[in-house]
Amino acid sequence: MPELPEVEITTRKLKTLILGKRILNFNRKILNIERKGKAILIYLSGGKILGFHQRMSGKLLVVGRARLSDGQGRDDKHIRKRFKLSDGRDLVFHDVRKFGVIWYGTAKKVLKDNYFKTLGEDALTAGLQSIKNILLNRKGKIKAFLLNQKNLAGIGNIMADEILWKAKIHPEREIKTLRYIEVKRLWKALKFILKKSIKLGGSTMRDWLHPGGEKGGYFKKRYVYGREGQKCFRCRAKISRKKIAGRSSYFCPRCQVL
DNA sequence: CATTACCTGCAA
DNA sequence: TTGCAGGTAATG
Repeated sequence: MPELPEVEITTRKLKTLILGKRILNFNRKILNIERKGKAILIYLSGGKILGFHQRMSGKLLVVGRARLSDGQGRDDKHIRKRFKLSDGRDLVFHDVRKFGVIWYGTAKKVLKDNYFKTLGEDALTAGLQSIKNILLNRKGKIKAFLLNQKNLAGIGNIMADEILWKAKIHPEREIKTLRYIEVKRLWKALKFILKKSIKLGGSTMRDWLHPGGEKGGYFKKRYVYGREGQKCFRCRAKISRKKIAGRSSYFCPRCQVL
């Protein structure tokens, strides 16, 4: 589920909660935590990395020992892994759909996973010039481009639709037909939407929570995703929904130019 | 390129 | 019962 803003929030919150603590399972100290695309890397003493990708339904929670158990000492059935921390709390990976990924090993080994090796430039920090370069000579639809982590890292289905609505570009627009002014709008929209979502604590559509259990506030403020049949906030036309690049896509058929 | 598979829960 | 869900890798 989580996209760049949710993974960024998770990383920031984890830093305040567990940085400097030890993970008793490995008897290693937590030295640093960072986001790479939609993955979270926890750097441990001894050159090891504990990494997570939450995929569709995963969340990382910092809880007391007893929380998320059923009272008989058994874990909630959706807890994939529980790491004991030196402060008496647990770092828990909760993942209903089981698509999530956990890595553990030397930094060298973990980072040579294909996900990291092929990851594109981070969407949050990419400049206009690099977005122009990455788009250059690419073919296909813009939405598929945004969803492919090898182009820009971090954008997912909700952010892609929100960004394209903000930039007034139709999700099925062919990349090669984009004009400079539109690429610039895309870049500005990308920064705006991602930053706005981070500021609001990310999107909680159903599963995802901050490590402390709080919900994200962006989903309630979204512009277009999941608003099929409702009025476009810019032009009042009815929002359409269509399967594009294999995903449900929401857009305004009037003000997003094809 | 587009479609399928992975897996579980929930709403229509 | 069907369809759908913040993702990605594996297939045609």
